[in-house]
Order: sequence, then structure tokens, then C-alpha cells
Amino acid sequence: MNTTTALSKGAATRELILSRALEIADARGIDALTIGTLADAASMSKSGVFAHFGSREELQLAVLDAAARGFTEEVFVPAVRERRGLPRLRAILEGWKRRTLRYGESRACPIGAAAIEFDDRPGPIRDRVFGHLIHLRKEIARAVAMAVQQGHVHADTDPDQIAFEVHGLVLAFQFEVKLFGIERAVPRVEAAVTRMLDALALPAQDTTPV
Amino acid sequence: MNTTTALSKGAATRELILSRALEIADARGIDALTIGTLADAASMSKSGVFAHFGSREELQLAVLDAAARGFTEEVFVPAVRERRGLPRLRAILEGWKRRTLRYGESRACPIGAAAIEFDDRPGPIRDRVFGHLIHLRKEIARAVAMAVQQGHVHADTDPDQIAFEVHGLVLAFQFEVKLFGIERAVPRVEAAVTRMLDALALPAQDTTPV
DNA sequence: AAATAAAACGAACGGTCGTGCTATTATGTG
DNA sequence: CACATAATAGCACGACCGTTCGTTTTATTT
Repeated sequence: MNTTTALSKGAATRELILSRALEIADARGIDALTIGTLADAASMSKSGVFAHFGSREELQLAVLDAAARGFTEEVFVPAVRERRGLPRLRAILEGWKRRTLRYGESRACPIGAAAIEFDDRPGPIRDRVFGHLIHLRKEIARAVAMAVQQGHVHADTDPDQIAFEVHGLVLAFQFEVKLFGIERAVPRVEAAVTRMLDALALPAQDTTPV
Repeated sequence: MNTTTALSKGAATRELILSRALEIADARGIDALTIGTLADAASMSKSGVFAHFGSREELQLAVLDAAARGFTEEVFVPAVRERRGLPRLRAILEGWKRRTLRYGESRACPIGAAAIEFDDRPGPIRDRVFGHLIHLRKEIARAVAMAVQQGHVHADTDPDQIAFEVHGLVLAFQFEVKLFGIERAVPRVEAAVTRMLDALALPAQDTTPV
């Protein structure tokens, strides 16, 4: 009797554990996600939690995947309902901003945090984190490429370059929220996004391709 | 008989410990800077190292300050030799890029990393990290304000807004180095910086103020 | 209801952490 | 050179870590 489908007992508590784990990772980073802490949060014994994942690393990987799934659902899924090109790109940025604000001033995207915590620790976690980030970058570049194709922006726009700069704006936004608070960060990122997109955009054109 | 001045034994080994600590923090982050590891790196006992700082937190604070000092020496000191305004702003960006490249693909600025690791852990370390970052941002805004004052850029330029966007470019650059390597990251950030400054700059003007 | 399988527990291990405390060694000074 | 003091080592502590193992409780199936 779950939201999705009937779950056997084991799978159900695994999901419960995972959601608690995601909360901890949001609040304190994937590195601070310890089995003992998680067991307390789930009102279980350490070994009970442990048995569901087999190792701490597997747990961390599962949390990363859950976070990536959450990002897709919160940002990309709403965005694909918008028309290809600039509208969709704007929707992605809007969703990303919304997600960052939901994290607020005391939590952070665990994937971004893990990227920095593990960037010098080769291994499965680093690989997974980088994989998610590269995928994210590719999706943004794809949205930009569509905007080129739709004639919404200058034809010589480099999608990967724009994805790079968009990524930078989001990172700056996340820092700004922590450093100076939400009230100051929001106008900053909105001004920057407006300026960037205005510089790219062609004067309004019809949507049908040539 | 030190580079700076004659140091008593204690102060000398304290500096030695600090430099080793900085290496560790560069490579693995300030959170992984443990007293045992540092003692090994300095060929000392744990308690010997410990005595120099009194607590792990004090050690971490000292490392943060050392890192900030290093940034100033490597980025700001050379930059102030350039003329006020755009040339100095360019020099700051150049120095920052140089420093990021020196860290390479397997290390990172410990202050930036600490900002993310501690952004949700209130306390002295978080305060110190944020203090250093805010100071950095102010310095950049100050350089931009000088460029306005010198008539190098449009008069309605908002220095804090530009500092925000510059910060974003550097962050994106640091991520790009990790994700895709130096060779791909350098042209990206150079293109972005060029585009940003070109959009700001006024057609060449005389340097003397009105 | 009985039998079987899955799930959760509790205790323990080896390891590392930060931090006291006490001794010992090295340093600088009269 | 002797002496006071600073510097370092050695050791032990409690806490927490991930992990293992044997046992017990709970679910599922026959």
C-alpha cells in the first residue's frame, strides 16, 4: 500500500532508510552520512541498516542516485513540458533556482557537495558524482542546442560554453545564498541570467524551422 | 635564520607544521586534516603537534588563515602592481586562474572546499571561512568600482553584481578542471572572461580622471 | 498451524579520532 | 656550566567509525 506499488517489507524499510539518509545528506553532506547516525534517524540498529546496503559505500552511492533522481523530477521533468529552445532553458534555470531555494541557507545539494569532498578521492563515489554532473551539463547543453536549432539564439552560440557559464551562475548563486542570504542572492542571479539570455537571444522569430 | 626573521625553535617548528598542514588541506580538504596524519607528515608525535595549537579547531583556523595569506600573496599582491581599473581587474583574474591551475586536477583551494563542508556547521570555522570569502568578494568589487571610477567600464556597472558573476566564473572553472581537465577548462574560462569584460568595457579612454 | 525465509537486533572487534597527563629531552639565559 | 623553561614524546582515555557474527524476531509461504 505504498504510493507507487505494493512493497515487500524489506524494500519498504529500505526506502524509508533512504529517505532519512537523503535528509542527512542534504543537511550535512554525504561524508557525514554515517551508519550509526542513520540508524538512529531510522530508529533501527546499525546492523539492521547495514544489511540493506552491504557497505557504507553502497549506501552513499544509493543516496547519490536518489538525489540525482530528485533533481530530474524537480527540474527536468517540469522543464520538458515547455517548448523546446529558450522557454525550456528558462524553465530549467527556474527549476534549478527553485531547488536551490528549497535547500535554503542551511542545506545544500549533496551531489555538488560530494563533488568537492571527493574530487581528490578516486573511487566509485567520485566516478558516480562526476557522472551525474557531466550528465547534468550535457542536458543543459542540449537545451541550448535546441535553442540554436529553433532560431531562438545566435547561430554561432556554443552550447557547451553556455552550459559552462550557466553552471557558474548557479554555483555563484548557491554561494551567495550562504554568504549573504536569500534576499540578496535572488536578485543577483536573476540579473545575471537576464543579462546572459538577452545577450544570446535573437529578436523574436517564428517557431517553425526554416 | 629563517626567510623572514630569526625564529625560536617553537615558532620554527610551528611554521613547519603549518606548511605541512597546508599541503594536506590542499590535497584532501580541511576536514581530512587530522592531527595524527599531520604528525606523521611532520615526523612528530601527535601530542607534539597538538601542543602547538591547543585544539584541532585552532589548527584548522590557522590553516585557513595561512591559505588566505597565500591567496593574497599570489593574487592580490601582483595585481596591485597593475594600474587601477580594468588592468588590475584582469590581473586579479589572471592570478586567480594561475592559482587554480597550480592546484591542478587533484587538489583544491582549501577555503572554497571548507566553505562547502562547513556551510551547515555553525561555529568559528564557518565564520572564519565566510569572512575570508566575503573579504575576497569585496576586493573584487573594489577593483570593479575602480574601473568605473577610471572610466574603463560603463558608469552604471554594479561592482557587487560583477563580483558575483566573476566568482561564478571562477567556480565554474574549478569544476571544469575537475570534470573535464585543464586543457578543456582554460579556453572555456578565457572565452567567458573575455565576453564579460568586453560587455563591460567602454571604448578606449584616457586614464586621467575627469 | 507448521515450516521456511527474510529482516532486525545486540554485542563485539579492530581502527582512528581528539584530547589529557606525565615524563623526558632540548633550548636559551645568567 | 647550571638552571629554568619551553618543546616534544609516550601513553591512556573515551567516543565513534565500519564491519562481522550469531541470535531472535517478524513475514511469508506451504
